[in-house]
Amino acid sequence: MTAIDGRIRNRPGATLEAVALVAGVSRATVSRVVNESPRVSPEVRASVEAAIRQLGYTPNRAARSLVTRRSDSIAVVITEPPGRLFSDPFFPRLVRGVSAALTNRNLQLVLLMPEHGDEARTIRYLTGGHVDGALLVSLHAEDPIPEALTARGVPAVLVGRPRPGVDLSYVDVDNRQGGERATRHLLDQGCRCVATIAGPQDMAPGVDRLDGYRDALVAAGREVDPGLVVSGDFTHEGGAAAMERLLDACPGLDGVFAASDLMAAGALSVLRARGRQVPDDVALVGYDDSPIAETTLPPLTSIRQPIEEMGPDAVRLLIDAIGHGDHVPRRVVLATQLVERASSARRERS
Amino acid sequence: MTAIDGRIRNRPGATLEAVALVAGVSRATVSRVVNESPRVSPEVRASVEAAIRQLGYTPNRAARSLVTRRSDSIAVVITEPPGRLFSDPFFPRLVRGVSAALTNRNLQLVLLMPEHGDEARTIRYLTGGHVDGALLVSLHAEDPIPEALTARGVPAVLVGRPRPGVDLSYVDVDNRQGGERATRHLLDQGCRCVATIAGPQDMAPGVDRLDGYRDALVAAGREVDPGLVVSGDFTHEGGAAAMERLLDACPGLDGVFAASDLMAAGALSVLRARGRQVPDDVALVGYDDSPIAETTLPPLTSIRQPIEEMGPDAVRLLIDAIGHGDHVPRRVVLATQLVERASSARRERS
DNA sequence: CTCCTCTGTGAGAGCGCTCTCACGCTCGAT
DNA sequence: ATCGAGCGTGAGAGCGCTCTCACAGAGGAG
Repeated sequence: MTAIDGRIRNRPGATLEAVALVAGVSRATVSRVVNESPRVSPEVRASVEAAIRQLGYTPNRAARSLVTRRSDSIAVVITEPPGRLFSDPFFPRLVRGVSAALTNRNLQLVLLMPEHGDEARTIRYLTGGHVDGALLVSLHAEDPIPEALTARGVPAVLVGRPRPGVDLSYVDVDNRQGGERATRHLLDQGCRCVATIAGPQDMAPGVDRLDGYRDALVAAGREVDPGLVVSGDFTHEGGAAAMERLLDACPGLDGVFAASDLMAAGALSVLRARGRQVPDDVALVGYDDSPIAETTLPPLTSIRQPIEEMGPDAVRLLIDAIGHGDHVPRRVVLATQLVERASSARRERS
Repeated sequence: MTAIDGRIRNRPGATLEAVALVAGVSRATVSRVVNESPRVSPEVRASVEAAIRQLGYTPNRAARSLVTRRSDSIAVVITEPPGRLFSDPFFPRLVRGVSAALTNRNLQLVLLMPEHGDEARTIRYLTGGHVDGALLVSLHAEDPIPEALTARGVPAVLVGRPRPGVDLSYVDVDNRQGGERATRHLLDQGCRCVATIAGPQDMAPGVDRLDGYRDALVAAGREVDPGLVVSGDFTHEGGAAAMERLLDACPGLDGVFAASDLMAAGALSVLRARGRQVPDDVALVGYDDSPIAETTLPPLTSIRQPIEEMGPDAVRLLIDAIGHGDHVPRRVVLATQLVERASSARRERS
C-alpha cells in the first residue's frame, strides 16, 4: 500500500505538549495561541510564542486534520489532453496563479495529473476526504470527474466551461469574445474575405471561438461562408493542412483567423509556400499569445488570455463552495485582449 | 491560521471500526488487510475486502500519518527563475514525469511554487514534517533551500546540478555534452567559423553548454576565439542582441550555436535582417528542442533533452534517500540528442 | 504426552491535536 | 453584600489509525 518502508521518519520535533510545558500553560492554551484565538491574555500569548520559537515548533498537520476533518489542502486536477498542454504555457501560468492564491490562504496545493483512463483512482482519492475541494482543469468533454464529485458532495470548481448539465461553478475565458475580436480586427484592417481555422468542434474553446468569428461577420453585415471555415486540431500540422484546404477552396481570401498560435504558425508556412505575403496578401491572427507568436516571421497578432487571473478567481470560487456547503454555482468569465503584431498590419492597397 | 471555516467537512465515511464490525473481525485484522500483510488467512481477507467494498471504505490518511509518522507525499519545489519557465515546456514535461512516477508508488505530489523571497515559509513547511522528502527544481544559484533541508535532515533531490558545496543527489542533463554535440555538428557541416550565443554564466546550464562548445572546438583542433562568444539571457531579445554583436565583431562567421531555441529564434531574425541566409550563409543550432524550433523559418536544428526521464529518475533517487536515512549522494546525468532540421543543413559551396 | 514453534487473530495503547465543558476569577448591577 | 455575566484557563475525551504484545490453536519433535 504505502511506498516507503523507512521506519524512522520525521525526526521527533516539538509537540504541543512540549511547548505547553516550557511556557507553563496547558495544551489547550498553546492550541489557542497557535490558532489565533482572541481569548488569550497578551502575557500568556507572548510566553507561548516565545516557547514556540525556542523549540522550533510546527503543528502536526496530520493530528490536526484528524480532529478537524479538514485537510487544508486542495487538489488541482489536470487531465491532460495529449499534445495541447505541452505546446503552450497555459499550464504553468495557470498553476502559478493558483499556487499564489493558495499560499496566501495557507492551503496546500496537491497536484493530480491522472493518466487518461486512470480517472477512477483519482475519483477515489478526491472523494476519500484527502482534500477539501478540487479545481478541475478539464479540457475534454467526456471527463467523468465533475459528476462523480458532485454526486459525492466534494466541492469542485472548473477551469474552462463545462459541458451542459454539469452544474458547477467555473472560471472561463470569453472565447467567443476573443474570436469576435480577432475577426473584427481583420475586418477593420480592410480584409474582404476572412476565413477561419477553427479549433476542434468537440471542445468548448473550439466552438466558442468559431461562434465569435461568426458574430463579427454578422455584425459587419457579411455572410458566413461555410467554405471559409475549416477545423484543425490546435497543432502546427493541423493548421497547415487547414490552410491548404482554405487556399484550394478560396484562393482569393485575404484574412485568416486561426484559433491557436500553433495553427497560425502552420498556416503561415503554407501561405509562404504558396506565394502569399503576410500581411500584404493575407492578414493573419492567432490565439493564445504564446511565445511562438513572437518568433514567427512576421510575428503574429494574437488574442491574449488572462490566464494568470484565472487561478486566483477559481480559488476564490472554490473556497466559497467549501465554506457554504451547497450553494448556487457561479461563473466568472474573463475578457480577452488583442495583441497587435505585424501579421495583420493594414495593407497599403485599395 | 487555517483558511476554511466550514465546520462540517468530509461526510463521515466508513472507518476501520465499521469495516471490522461488518466483517466480524477486529480493527487490527482489517488494518492488516488494507496494508497487505501476508499474515491473514484467505477467507478472512476475502470477507474483509467484501466489507470494504460494501462500505466504500477509504483509509483516513491523516490518522495513518499520525501514527506512522509518514505523510506519503513528497513536495516538488519550483522556484521559478522569472521568464525562463514560461517560455519552454520544461516545467509541464518534468512535472508529468514526476507525477506518473509518484502515482505508481501511491505517493502524493504536493506542489510548492514559492514566490521569490518567500523561501523561509517554504523551508518551514518542508522541515515541518509535512512531506517525506522534496524534489527541488531550483534553477538559480543562491537558493537557500537545499542547505536548509540538508541541515534539518529532510531528504531532498535536485533537478539540475547544484552549485559546488551542496551535497545532495541530483538528476541533470548533460549540458556540456549537448553543447559539444551541437558545436561538433556545425563543424561536421563544414562551418569554418563557429560562434556561440551562450546562456547566462551564473547558471549551470549556461556555463556547461559553453564548456561543451569549447570542447568541440578543441577536439577539432581549432582555437577558441573569445570574440566569438557572447552571452544572452535565454530570451528572444537576448539572442537578437547577442547576434548583432557577433556579426559586428566577426562578419565572416558561418555557424552559430545558441544555448536556447528562443535565443536562436532571436538570432535568426537578426541574421535575416542583416542579409544572411540560413543555413546557406550561416548555419544555426538551438537548444531545448522546444515547439518554437519547429515553427521558425527555417526550422531549427536543436538539442533535445530527455526531460520526461528526469522526473522518474529523480523520484527514484528521492525514494532511496528517504529509505536509507543518510547515504551517499548519487547523481544521474542524462544524455542529450541532436535533432536535425533545416537551419543547419549542409551548405553547397566549397 | 509434553514441550516448543509457528500462524492467525484480538486487545489496547497511543500518535498530536482540537474542542467541549467546567471552573475560578473579576466586575458591574442590584 | 449578592448575584450573574464574561473572560481566561485547564482537564479530558476522542478523532481513525498502526503496532506491539498476548494468546489460542495447530502441528512437529522429543
